Amino acid sequence: MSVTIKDVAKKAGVSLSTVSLVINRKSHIAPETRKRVEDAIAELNYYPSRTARVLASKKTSNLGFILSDDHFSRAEPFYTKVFLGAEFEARQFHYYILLTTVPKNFREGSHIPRFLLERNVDGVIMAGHVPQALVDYVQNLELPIIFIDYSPGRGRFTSVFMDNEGGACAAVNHLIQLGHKEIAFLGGDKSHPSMIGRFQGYQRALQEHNLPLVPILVEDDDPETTLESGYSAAERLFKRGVQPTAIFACNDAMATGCMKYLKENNLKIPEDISIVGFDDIEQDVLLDPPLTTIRVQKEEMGAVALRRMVEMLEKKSSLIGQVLVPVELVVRKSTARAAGDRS
Amino acid sequence: MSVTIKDVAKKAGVSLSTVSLVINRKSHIAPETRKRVEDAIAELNYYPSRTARVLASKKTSNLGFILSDDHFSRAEPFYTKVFLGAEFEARQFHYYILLTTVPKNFREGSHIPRFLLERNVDGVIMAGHVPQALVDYVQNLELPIIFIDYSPGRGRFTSVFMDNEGGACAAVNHLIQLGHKEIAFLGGDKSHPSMIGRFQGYQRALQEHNLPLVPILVEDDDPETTLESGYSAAERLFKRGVQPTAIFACNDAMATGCMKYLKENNLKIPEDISIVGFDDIEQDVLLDPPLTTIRVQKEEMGAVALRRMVEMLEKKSSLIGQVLVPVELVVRKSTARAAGDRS
DNA sequence: TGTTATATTCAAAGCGTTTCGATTCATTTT
DNA sequence: AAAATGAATCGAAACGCTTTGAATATAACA
Repeated sequence: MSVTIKDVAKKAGVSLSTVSLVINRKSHIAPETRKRVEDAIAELNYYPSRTARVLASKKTSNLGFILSDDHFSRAEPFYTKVFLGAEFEARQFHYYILLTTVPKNFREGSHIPRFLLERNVDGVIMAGHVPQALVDYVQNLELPIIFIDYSPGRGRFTSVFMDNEGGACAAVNHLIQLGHKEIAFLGGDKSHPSMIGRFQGYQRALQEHNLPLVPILVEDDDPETTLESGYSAAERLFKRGVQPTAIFACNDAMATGCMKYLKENNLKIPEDISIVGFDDIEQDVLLDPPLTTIRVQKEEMGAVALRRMVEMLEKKSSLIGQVLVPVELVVRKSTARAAGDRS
Repeated sequence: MSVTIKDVAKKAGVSLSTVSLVINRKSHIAPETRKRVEDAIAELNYYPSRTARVLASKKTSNLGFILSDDHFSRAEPFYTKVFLGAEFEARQFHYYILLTTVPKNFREGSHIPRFLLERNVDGVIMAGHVPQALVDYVQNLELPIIFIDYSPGRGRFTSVFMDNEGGACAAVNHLIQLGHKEIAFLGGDKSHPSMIGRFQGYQRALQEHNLPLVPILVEDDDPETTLESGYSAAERLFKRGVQPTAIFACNDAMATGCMKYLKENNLKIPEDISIVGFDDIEQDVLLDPPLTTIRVQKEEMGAVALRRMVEMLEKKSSLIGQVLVPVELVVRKSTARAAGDRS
């Protein structure tokens, strides 16, 4: 078997508890004793067994990470990245992350993540839309919770969001600075908080530059925000006979669909029309031209959530509320100075 | 506190050990007793504490998953998918996966994954190229190991690979069936086992159809297999004055670069020339035309590795050797019947 | 009928830590 | 000088389970 605290104690000529006290830096230990113990530890190459520790201390140093399964199984790498961000950060703090998904039709009594049943986590991070029943269940367990990109209706929680409004505002500001004045908004899924935030950012940017919000330039009736809906939204927009010199699309998928429409209708990007998206998905650089967009730091969102969780756990400071992860404008080739602008 | 085995024992009017025996389906328990215990468990909503179990049974039911960090931090989602495949599969078997990365300059004495130090895993899965020193270290711990997409030089191990040769062969067969006879091979990084396998598949397909291997149609001198190297490889190929009607690129990145070159040189895909890649990366469908390719089931590779590991752990059957995860031809728009073929 | 095998249950000894209260001894304080 | 304080260490009791060997009861066998 591997070496235990007992061996260390024997070698150092002290009791078990003294070794434990040294390891955990508690109470007063004579410097000389501490040294003896530390030497013994080094010599024996001792490392405390996590399991025994957990059992005795009632802290697991594990964190649960829960996703609704439809967020995960689909090819969408957003939450995957968020998870990985949290996972990496967890290592800094000596936590492990246990990942699981729950079906979106979760009902109490079924499907309860095993790490909850086994009392194997100190807290839970939930990303994306998760079933309310699950939230309630975890709350009953009195485990701290952090949400990412979601916040349940009732209750006071800490949530980590990306700065949708700020990002949208930055995107539109970028266009304005390039001399654009007729800037269309291409959106969809108006019920989604992120989309709402992005539209607000669009509005704010216009407002800050005293540009009017022209309703006819806003096209956001589609319930989806996919490549296809981007194409058809662009179609509806231009069929109205408007002539924007720039478009802000509420995400890169829609931007891509929109670009397709523009090309098919012989509008040159960015010469005739500039376009900027939101998300910075990997395909963006492969587009022709590469898409200017707003980069969302997905990994950072996970990392931030993790740090908050550790804070709650260790410092017991449970400052509740939202935290916004900043986003960043990435300028590529799909935006250019407005035609006829001579500023 | 939550309910323990003690409570169950009391409620069922039996001893601790009896309850434990019922839970673990060991030895003979009178059906009537078993029922009483099971009822008590259900009534109290009891679930055994994992930690206590681990401590007592010396099985952690955790598995380590190790990646070299350069495989992970880069935007390449290959290993991410493999990991997720393993993670999902692990749940079926009631294992947890603990993920970690090691620096590629790993040396014993530093950076040892915590789950190894803490004796917190029953086995280790390693994906991609991992440092030999680490492999040695894990072996010393007498932990079972499974490799994914890698196999260390010395020692006998179980490794999970994708069927590179079979996939390449299928790709080229597809071209041959479309009537192509002059099929170029675009490769790179000849030291990589995967690339070697793919070239062998190319050869095999030609051979099986009695087509000659024309050296001048093989371009694989680049040490990389990137989009850029695909472009330059195509350039070198065509500068030789050859006229292939189809190209098999050893991965999608190179295929993409190659397509760029073809378009710039006014070769229509697939009318003038067909092209097929390997990997099925997500961008493929966005290409113009969408790329015919070989789909690698990354998640399945992780799942297979996991199942093998569980087998080793639970059935003690340690059949050693390679296992090939099959790949699959995905026909899209970049391949078409050869011009002038009338079969 | 006595013996042996088998089925069922249990008590107790771990597993490797943490933690709490107790003990000892050296200082201070009054 | 007695009492109180504080530092350093330790013993023992958890933590919640598994596992083993023994005990008891029952059935099968010769």
